[in-house]
Amino acid sequence: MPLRVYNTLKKDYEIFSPINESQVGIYMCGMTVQDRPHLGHMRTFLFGDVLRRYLEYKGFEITYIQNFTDIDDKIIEKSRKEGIDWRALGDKNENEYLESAQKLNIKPATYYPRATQFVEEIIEMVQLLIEKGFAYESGGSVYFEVSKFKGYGKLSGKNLEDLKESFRIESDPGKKNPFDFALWKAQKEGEPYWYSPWGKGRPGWHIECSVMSAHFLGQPFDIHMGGQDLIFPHHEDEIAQAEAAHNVQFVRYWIHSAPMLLKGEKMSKSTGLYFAAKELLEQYSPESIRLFILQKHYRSPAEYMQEYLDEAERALYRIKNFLESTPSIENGVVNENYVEKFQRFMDDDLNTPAAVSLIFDLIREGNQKLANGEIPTEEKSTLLLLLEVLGFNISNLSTKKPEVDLIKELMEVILDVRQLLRKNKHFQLADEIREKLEQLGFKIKDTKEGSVFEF
RNA sequence: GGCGACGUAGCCAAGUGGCCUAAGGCGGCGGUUUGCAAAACCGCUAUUCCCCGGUUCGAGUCCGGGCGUCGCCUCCA
Repeated sequence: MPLRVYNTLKKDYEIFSPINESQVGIYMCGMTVQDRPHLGHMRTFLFGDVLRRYLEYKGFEITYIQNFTDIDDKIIEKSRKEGIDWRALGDKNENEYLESAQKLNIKPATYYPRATQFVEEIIEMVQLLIEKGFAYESGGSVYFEVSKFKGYGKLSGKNLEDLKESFRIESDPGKKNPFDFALWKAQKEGEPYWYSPWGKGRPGWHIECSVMSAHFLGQPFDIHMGGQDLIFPHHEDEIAQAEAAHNVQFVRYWIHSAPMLLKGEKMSKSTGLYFAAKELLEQYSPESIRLFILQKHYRSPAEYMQEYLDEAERALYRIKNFLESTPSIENGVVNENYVEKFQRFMDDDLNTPAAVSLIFDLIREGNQKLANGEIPTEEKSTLLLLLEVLGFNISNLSTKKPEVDLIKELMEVILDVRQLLRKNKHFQLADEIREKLEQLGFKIKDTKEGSVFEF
């Protein structure tokens, strides 16, 4: 069965068919590392992870590129304000992203290119655009001349006339047209810089993605993903420069995920309205966050409230409970009926909420079998397959604590009881417990502060 | 102002012309289990899909209008 996805470029569903038969290139527009990753980012990247896993499940080999844009106005501004080096700021946020992604069981990208590693190639591309007449230099900066690229607006559905009317921001005096965008920015006093044919400066936003995606995946490549908020201007501009420079289509399928909302507003770094991924992961299990996100379709804006994660946590508990109440199995036979439904839902523009509903259907059927004294091996092995493809970390889906923790907690209980016995002068029983524990290898010491043990 | 998305049970949320007398989760209610509880499990929980018209043999699903919410229009995942 073919996968059908919504392609922003066509504003319609399309059957996905990659350039190469068995190999798919995906470019996920990653973070500009000016700030900490929040739940909204995680929604986008977690969805990318599910698309990737599903394509892998369907037998494709995936090259997955996710960039870090590590030089830009905001990074410079913010590092100044915080009084730290711009590279240190970027590294910090990048690491925080990587740690959160790992906890969320998001598969690592094949490569994580950074803008600053591609300055040479960026300069080459800017030169090419000048040579081809699509870009011009002005005061040490280089701008892409939007009116020269006739397809401008094809992704976002905007046209230059409409844009002119809606123009709200004061234009840079060096630009011919207010919508011309910087390919290269001249250095201002005290800013980081690289040498270029136009003097000291740094890459503009947008150009790094065109360069790095083509570097790893070629042009055209299959899938470019990111948040809907990147459609304009970021992705529109990527298309313009890439297609102007190389004269071939840039990307075949553009897949955009909807924003995470908080109190009815988009969760955003700039408004300060966001929940950092790191803190959320300290409060909630990664699987409950994944479940919460997958229970909504990726193209619908999703409101965030703490109680939604509480709900997901409770729902997750049902999954854990079922997995634990059934014997472990290996290579069990799966229920083809369920697998077929699962594929049908996922093939329909990644309908993860429908796919997740199958998880609970399986659990209900499995529990019914358990109640009748049967062992639901088929339900369990099917469930494990679905959980795997949806990216749940199966080994985390256990309510069982690590044994070390468990032993400590058990000992605490035993020692508390024993303390009570000693207090009430039941020394014989207390001593007996101590001896029995010693036989098991636990050495008990009764100190003034209470009892401690060694193992 | 321009472009776009959406409005389904108490809440979250699938469903895009007939298997919908509308999935799934949370909550609520009833039951099984239990010394009692908790937990767990099972069952029930929208005659109806924002409102008003229209198309059609047939509409939550298509079209027009209205009301409301949200996103984008060079900070953005």
